[in-house]
Amino acid sequence: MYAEVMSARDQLIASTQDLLWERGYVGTSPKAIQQRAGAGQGSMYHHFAGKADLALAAIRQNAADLRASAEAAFAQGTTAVERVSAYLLRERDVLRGCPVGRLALDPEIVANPELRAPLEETFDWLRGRLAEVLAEGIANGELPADLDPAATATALVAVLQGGYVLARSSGTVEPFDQAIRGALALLERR
Amino acid sequence: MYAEVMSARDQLIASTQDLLWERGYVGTSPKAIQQRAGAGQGSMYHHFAGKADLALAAIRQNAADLRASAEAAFAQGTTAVERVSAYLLRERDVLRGCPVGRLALDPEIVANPELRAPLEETFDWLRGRLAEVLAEGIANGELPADLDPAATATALVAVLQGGYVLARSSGTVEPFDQAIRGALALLERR
DNA sequence: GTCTATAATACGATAGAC
DNA sequence: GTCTATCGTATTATAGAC
Repeated sequence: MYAEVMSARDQLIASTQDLLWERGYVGTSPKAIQQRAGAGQGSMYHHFAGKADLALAAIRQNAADLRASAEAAFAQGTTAVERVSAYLLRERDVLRGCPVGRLALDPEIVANPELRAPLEETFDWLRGRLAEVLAEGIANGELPADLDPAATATALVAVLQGGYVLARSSGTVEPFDQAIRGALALLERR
Repeated sequence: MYAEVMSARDQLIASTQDLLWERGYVGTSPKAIQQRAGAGQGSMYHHFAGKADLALAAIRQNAADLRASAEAAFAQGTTAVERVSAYLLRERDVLRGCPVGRLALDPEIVANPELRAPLEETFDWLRGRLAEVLAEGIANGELPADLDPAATATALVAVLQGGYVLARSSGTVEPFDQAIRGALALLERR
């Protein structure tokens, strides 16, 4: 993906992805998007119907990117705990937060079913994928039989999303790391 | 606290608390605050230096309110697990999210040390308070000796904050409840 | 496809009357 | 203390030329 060969349309989507991540939907203006993309208003309104339409394309791309990188992490390790750990401990720009989860706090995203749908689908997929890995661990005796895969998976995803909140509140990565460590310790010793 | 006897100043703070919770700092305009408070611009700029000054008063009040209601929950129950559960399971307006954690995703809050400070203090206090309760449980043999109280406490606070994110993404309370259930199951069976 | 011009409204704040 | 008037800028588009 070379910036020089990206079409104006793709540049606009990429810039919107960045700005939604950084400032959310409410805090992102079409003007800021255009400036970052190096495109004018005419270009933007030619390719997209407006702010919401462009945001939809960017959110879908953010969701697809997250899914791809999560899938890559799950492929690492052999045991269930190793694969879960690989996902939880993978490199992240913690203080930047999650590009998808971040949008769940935005009132105009949540109020718009079309804009919210990619968030719901992404987290449903992630929780399901993690639950599968945990279920494998239960099936082969690595994890206890009374562990609820779905509830545990949801708790682990929540630890991640909440870890971002605590890290940004404190201005450091420390609470994020501690939350992950605490959650993994609870899981591993069961 | 009767609305009829609240001063214009207190009305402005209360309205700002609501709007920050709902729309964040970036998404909240002085005009909206004034309208909700039933106060004019003159009144607002008489009592506060500007948007940031008013937001600081509202954020501090949000933090104080959260702390008070958390302390009330911790007072319930006798065993450590009961007290932790009482806090995690207390009634919440889940789809509204956390009035304090919500602000951690706002770029202008995080960029302003004065506005971020109440967030950091609130979560430091909450993690410490939870860690104390867990440490008591370890001391009296209710919880295993190898449990790290601080890391576990941070993980539990993260589950809450992340639960809000998942609930708002899905449009239902279900993922929040499931995350809490999953986390408590991991803690109780250790 | 992209440009510039224009529009109606909102933002965040200040000024000065009352 | 609160009011209205005003300010300069930003927002989210639309219109029409190129």
